[in-house]
Amino acid sequence: MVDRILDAGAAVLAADGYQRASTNRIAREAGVSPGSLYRYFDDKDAIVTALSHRLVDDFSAEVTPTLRSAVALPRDEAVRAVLGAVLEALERRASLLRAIVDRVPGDEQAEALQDIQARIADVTYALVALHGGTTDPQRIEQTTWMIVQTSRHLSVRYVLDAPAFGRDAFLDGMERIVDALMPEPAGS
Amino acid sequence: MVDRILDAGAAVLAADGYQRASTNRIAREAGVSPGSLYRYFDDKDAIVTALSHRLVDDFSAEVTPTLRSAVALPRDEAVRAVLGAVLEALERRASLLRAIVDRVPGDEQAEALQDIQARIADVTYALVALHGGTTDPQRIEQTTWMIVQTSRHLSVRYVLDAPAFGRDAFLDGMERIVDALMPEPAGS
Amino acid sequence: MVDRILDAGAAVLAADGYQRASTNRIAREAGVSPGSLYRYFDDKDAIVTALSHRLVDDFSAEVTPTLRSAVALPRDEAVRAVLGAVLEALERRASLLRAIVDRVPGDEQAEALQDIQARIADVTYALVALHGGTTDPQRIEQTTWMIVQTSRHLSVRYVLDAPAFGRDAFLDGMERIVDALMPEPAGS
Amino acid sequence: MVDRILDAGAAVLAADGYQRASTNRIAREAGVSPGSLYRYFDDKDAIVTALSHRLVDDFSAEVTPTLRSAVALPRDEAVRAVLGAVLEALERRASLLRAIVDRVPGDEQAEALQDIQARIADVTYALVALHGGTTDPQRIEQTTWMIVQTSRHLSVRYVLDAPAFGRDAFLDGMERIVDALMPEPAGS
DNA sequence: TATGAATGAGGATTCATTCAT
DNA sequence: CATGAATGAATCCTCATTCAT
Repeated sequence: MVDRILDAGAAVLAADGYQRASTNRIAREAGVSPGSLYRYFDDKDAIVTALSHRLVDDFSAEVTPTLRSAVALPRDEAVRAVLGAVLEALERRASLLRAIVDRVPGDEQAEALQDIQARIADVTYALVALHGGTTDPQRIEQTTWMIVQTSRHLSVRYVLDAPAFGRDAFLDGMERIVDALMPEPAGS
Repeated sequence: MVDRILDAGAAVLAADGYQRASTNRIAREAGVSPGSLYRYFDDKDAIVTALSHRLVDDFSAEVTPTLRSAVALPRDEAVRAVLGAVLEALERRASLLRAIVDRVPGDEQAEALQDIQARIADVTYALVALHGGTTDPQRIEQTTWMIVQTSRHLSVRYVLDAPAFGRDAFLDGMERIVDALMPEPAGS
Repeated sequence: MVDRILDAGAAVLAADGYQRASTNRIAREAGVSPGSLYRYFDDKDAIVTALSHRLVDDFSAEVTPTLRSAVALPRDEAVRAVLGAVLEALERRASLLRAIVDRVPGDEQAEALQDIQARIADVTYALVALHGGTTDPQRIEQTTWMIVQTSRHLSVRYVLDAPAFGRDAFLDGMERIVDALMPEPAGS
Repeated sequence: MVDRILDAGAAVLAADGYQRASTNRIAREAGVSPGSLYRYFDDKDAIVTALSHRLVDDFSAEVTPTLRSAVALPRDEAVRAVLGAVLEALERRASLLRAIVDRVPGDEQAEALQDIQARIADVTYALVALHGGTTDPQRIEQTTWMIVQTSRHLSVRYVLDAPAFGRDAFLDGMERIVDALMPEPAGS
């Protein structure tokens, strides 16, 4: 039932945008009464938040195995494997992704995604600490920030804007950026 | 008067977000009657659009001289000069920037900024063609896209999120990314 | 509920006229929330249209039996019976009639009553063809038009303006007009 | 200047209807500032009223000569001459007539036309007293009312609805109605 | 628990009218 | 006198939310 509502929410959000997406329309689309919506969600915003969480959660579920297995790979392959998996997972969710990223104001997105953002940053921090060729915490912090920001933004925009060049070219570019920010230490 | 309304619009947008920013509230904040709003703007959206244009226009005005004089500098200095100027100009407009970037849904921003986006892309394309070490149009296109996306997003987020590291460190990172995407040709 | 709204609509229309009759006022008068109005009517205009239809529909319901039984009567009695019934039915609805006829601009009335107008004209056309002493379609058309216009206007004005002479005198006059327009054929 | 405003008022009324005809639009159409409107008219309604009066006044001016000369004619010719002149005068003002009759609620029209109505009724009363074959005041009153209502309504509708039959046929019908209501006395 | 009719505060927008220039 | 920018009350309508059934 929650899922039915969220599916409807995603559809309506994608179609009408955040402000024109009415709870009544979502309810109708879900084949549920408006009253029932409020048994499962406190708020209209709660639906959007839940939607974001669902996006993030099953995105994570899909990407995690690759992430785990990537640590065993040589660095270059690892980067490429992770970025490729991320891109694929995003593409599979393009419509929901657009509904949230393009239709919801940035600060509401940020609020809804706060915890996942933190988790991603943590993992990245660890990777940078491991591979980034520095032990200065401030330096690691900065590199983490830049990598997270860049890769998230570029991946999302690549999927949503579908620019006129292939995925390999895009991955090349991404890889180059990561390399530049996190220079492979001599003995790696 | 237009300015008074826009100032109020920025303030209310920053405080309440796009959807909760009512035209009546903007009018009150501006010390103007609700009717007067509509002498100067067709629409609530027109206010946001105008706000975006104002941001872009005087941002451009501030940055353009540096941009012009940068062509005479050696490449590294040029990149740094431009990025530095951009950052400063953005910082001076942090509050309006936040009102628009964090409070207005992405697709409405995009709509409002369509023309300026194109202009920025054009200039960058020219620079990449000149300095990017390639003549393949597809390659230039791609590099342009990645540089525009990355630098815009990172600059804006750096200003708005004020992460805990200095501007020099940030500029270093940016420079590294640009270098990685647009490798300095041998004889440059 | 629909009826409660329509009753209130009639009252407010009668009191304030078409343009000053606000939907909020109608709602308040009906003891209903403004939002509920829009569950039952698309539009402010839809209320007026529905009001017109209600008037016409139960006016028809009241008059139809007399109309049906009138065909069996000798012509003079038939005309009188019909006109008398119409007058009575109109009088019983004087206040709603006034709300619509005197308070709504003519073209909006016409729009709302388009279909009933056509039906009345059809019936009258048939009667004229039967009793009017001519088979020339153009002639029948003309006679129909004049009878419909005259009898409708006079009946309505008689009820609404209540001129200082009795119903019998009025019916005499009406009968004379009908006779003049639709001369009793010799063998009738 | 008053005329310019009234012309504009007529145009806007005809085009947009009573409620959507804004004073600002009338002013613009008249090439006059909104403020100036209020130097010449107290009110939006005052414009409509003045418009009605102007219609009536120059309609009267046009019809009066025929009316005066008609008394010398034999009765049948007189009736036809008057009705013909009225019809022509109405036709020449069809657009303003429509603007007022179809666009302004009935009771506001009545209010605006109160005095002219009275004058027409007076003249008709005199004619009926002279030619109507009765001296009973009540009878004369009634006949006057019916003739005024019928001829006014039919003439106006004939002009505005332009039904598919010629003016001669229409005048025949009207004449028959007048005859029926005001039977030619034996010695006339 | 589900329903969906009802709510009513709030929103964007209009426009008759005024008044300082 | 004319202007027209400014006004602000009022309008129609929406929609997140509630609650009796």
